[in-house]
Amino acid sequence: MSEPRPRDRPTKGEATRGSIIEMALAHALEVGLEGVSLGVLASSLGLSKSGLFAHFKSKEALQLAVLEEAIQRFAERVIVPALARPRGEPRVRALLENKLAWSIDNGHGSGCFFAAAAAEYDDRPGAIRDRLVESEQEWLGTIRRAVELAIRERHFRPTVDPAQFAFEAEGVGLSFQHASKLLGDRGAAERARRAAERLIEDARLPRRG
Amino acid sequence: MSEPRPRDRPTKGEATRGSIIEMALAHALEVGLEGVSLGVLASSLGLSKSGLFAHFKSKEALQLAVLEEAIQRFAERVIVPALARPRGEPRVRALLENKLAWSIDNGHGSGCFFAAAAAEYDDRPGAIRDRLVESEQEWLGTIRRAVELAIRERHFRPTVDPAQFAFEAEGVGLSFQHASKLLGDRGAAERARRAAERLIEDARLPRRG
Amino acid sequence: MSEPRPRDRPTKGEATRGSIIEMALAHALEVGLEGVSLGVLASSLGLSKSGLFAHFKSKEALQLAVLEEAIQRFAERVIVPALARPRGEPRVRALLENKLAWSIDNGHGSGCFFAAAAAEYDDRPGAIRDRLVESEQEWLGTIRRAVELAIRERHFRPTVDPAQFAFEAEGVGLSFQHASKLLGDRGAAERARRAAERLIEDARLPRRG
Amino acid sequence: MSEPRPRDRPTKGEATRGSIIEMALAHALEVGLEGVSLGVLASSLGLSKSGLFAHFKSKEALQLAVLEEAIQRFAERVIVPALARPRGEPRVRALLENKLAWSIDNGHGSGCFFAAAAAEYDDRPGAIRDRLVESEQEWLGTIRRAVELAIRERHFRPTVDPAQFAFEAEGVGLSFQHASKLLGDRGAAERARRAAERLIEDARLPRRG
DNA sequence: ACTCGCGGGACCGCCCGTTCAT
DNA sequence: ATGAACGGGCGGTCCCGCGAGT
Repeated sequence: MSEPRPRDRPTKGEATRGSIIEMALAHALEVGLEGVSLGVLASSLGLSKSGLFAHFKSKEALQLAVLEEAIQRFAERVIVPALARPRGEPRVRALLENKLAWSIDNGHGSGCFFAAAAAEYDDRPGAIRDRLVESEQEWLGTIRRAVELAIRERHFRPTVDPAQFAFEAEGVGLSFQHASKLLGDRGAAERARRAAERLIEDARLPRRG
Repeated sequence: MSEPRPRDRPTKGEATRGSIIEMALAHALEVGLEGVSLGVLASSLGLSKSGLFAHFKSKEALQLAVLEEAIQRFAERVIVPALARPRGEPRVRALLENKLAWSIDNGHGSGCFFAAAAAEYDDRPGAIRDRLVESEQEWLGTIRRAVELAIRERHFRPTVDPAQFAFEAEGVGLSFQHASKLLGDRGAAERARRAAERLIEDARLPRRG
Repeated sequence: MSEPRPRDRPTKGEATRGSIIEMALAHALEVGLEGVSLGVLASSLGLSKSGLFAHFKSKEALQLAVLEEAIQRFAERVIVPALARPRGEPRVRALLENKLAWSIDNGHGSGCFFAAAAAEYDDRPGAIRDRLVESEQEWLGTIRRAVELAIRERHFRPTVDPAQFAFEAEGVGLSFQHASKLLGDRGAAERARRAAERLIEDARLPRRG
Repeated sequence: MSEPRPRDRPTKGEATRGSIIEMALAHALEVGLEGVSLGVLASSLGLSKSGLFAHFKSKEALQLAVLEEAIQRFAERVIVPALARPRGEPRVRALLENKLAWSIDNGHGSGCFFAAAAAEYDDRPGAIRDRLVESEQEWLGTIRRAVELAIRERHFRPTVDPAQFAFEAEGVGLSFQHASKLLGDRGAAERARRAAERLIEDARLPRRG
């Protein structure tokens, strides 16, 4: 009687699971990953609390799934397009620009999911924090590698410290979040761009003379 | 028989209130200002919940008192000593150094209270956020004014944008918090110092004959 | 193995909800509708507070449900049987008698739920009071209409004021409650009957040739 | 140094006590005698909760004092002036009129303190209820005696039942409270007057033939 | 296999009446 | 008459799990 499920089409359960995660991500962007309430989440999805809960064995598992989803999207929107750029300064620049664009528009408003999560979990041990740390270090590694390539390509000075570069690049993003979300500074994006520019400019190998 | 209370020594109530705020501040550094629970706080002070509550008419009032205390301490430990330094580059440098020292040691561990609070309240309107914004803007203003003086003293180039300087200085602090608390990077302080150094160096007027 | 639920038999949840309302009504008759405590109510039903609470989104909603239940029962026990009586004096008399019977036996003791609620909410604005006023006015309207019919049927004098009649009829009920519940007067019901009798007698059109 | 207190002038403590009772009575008229909160009461008097509490050994004692004060005022405003009227119908009429006036204006708004308290305590055993019952019965006795005198004075028919008369008189007052406070009926006072008139008229000995 | 109805237990911020030393 | 503290209770929300229904 029942239609056989075509290959690669998600089952109903998987689809529901996906929409739960999507909605949870949206909630997390407003109230934090820890602030997501199963009850509120369920009712905003039109299903019962226990029905929602059954998809995840615990709240933490849901949070981890949300985090995974965010990591996935970050890779798609920020990293992959940048890796398509030519190695060296253009790729570094693309990483910073894409990251800023990600911070400006997270799909449900403004603000970077990871910046918020980092502050939330920096003193809260557990699986979520562990995964978050892992993904952050992966991101920093991506920047470092791009900077190393830029040095090798003779776009950046050989004295540039890739890890220091990554540290300061993170600072730009975090300060953007701070200025734009907390202080409501409309010019924050422009400031972030100028800060990124200074970062790159300082690292550049002077072309001649 | 009973000792008269010496002038200027806090009454018992004031002392209790002070110790509540102190403890609340310690809790807030671990679980966030919103995460402070009156019950937990009370029992960690050996008080009854209602006994504690009586000192503040609401949880929000307690949170505001904690915030006020942190603002006060920040002024004492960061701003006042810096203003004692000669105007110009030394004062700017002192502001950044003191701020970093404050972030490294908050009295109960590591991490800057305001950086954590900023992330917590950047999407949570109310009196606490308002006060936080106010104090943040005051701090940014302090940096800006110090930079302006450094320009006037001919320590910094006249083309330096004080607001941009403050934006990037905030980034350094936030990235330090990120690297040190979340990622456990032991070299974060050194990175922050180098970032601050680059910030100042780029602003310096090259000394020429 | 498991019995399928017969049509039109309440589900378990509906049954629980019903028993909560019933118990709440019983409590309200003793301590007032506002005096009903969710905790006490839950434990007297062998439920957890949250289990009980889940059936109603707020205490006020529970109170409204209780009020609605009382209104329903009043209609069934007082109004419907009276409307089955022939119009005119018999119907008026039935209304007063049924109301008195309702006041004497409310299902959990003596006393009229509405008389108690009226006193409780006459200075407490809100949805409950609004609904209570609405139901009271409906009841007064029922009396007025029955009196008007009695006039039209030439059972009552045409000079009788239906609203005044209703006002005094209410007084009889309230005084019964007063005498019987507060003062413990065992003869209160008899006094109420005589008062109602005088009310009707005074309204009667003297039968003359 | 200290002025000797003149005889018969209340001490400061007694004056405070009096003002507490007065304020408590005002509160009770709005939220019920049980609804009076020591904290709210204290702050609306500008003194500390414990300072207030010290005047009464318990909340119940305060409530009893408030009740006593109301009884006292009722005697002064309702009973005493009526007893000054000539015995018979005039005195009965004065009793009903004064009681209605008392119900219309209780000094802080509209509504009869005793009617409200009666509903509040009709299912709440204790000293307050006992005193309330006592005072209510005294009041009913006052009406009964006035009616008996009216019979003896040949103003009322000898077949009039004084207790029944009192019962119905109470009903008039209670219905007034009901209509005026709960239903907001502006014509309630007039209805009450007409009801009282009918009560007296029905009891009157026809003057002649 | 999935979803729901129903319920539990812990905890939340808040407010109550009360006590005691000062 | 006060300030400080207490114990208990309030309505409300949280995450979670059992048993049954489709």
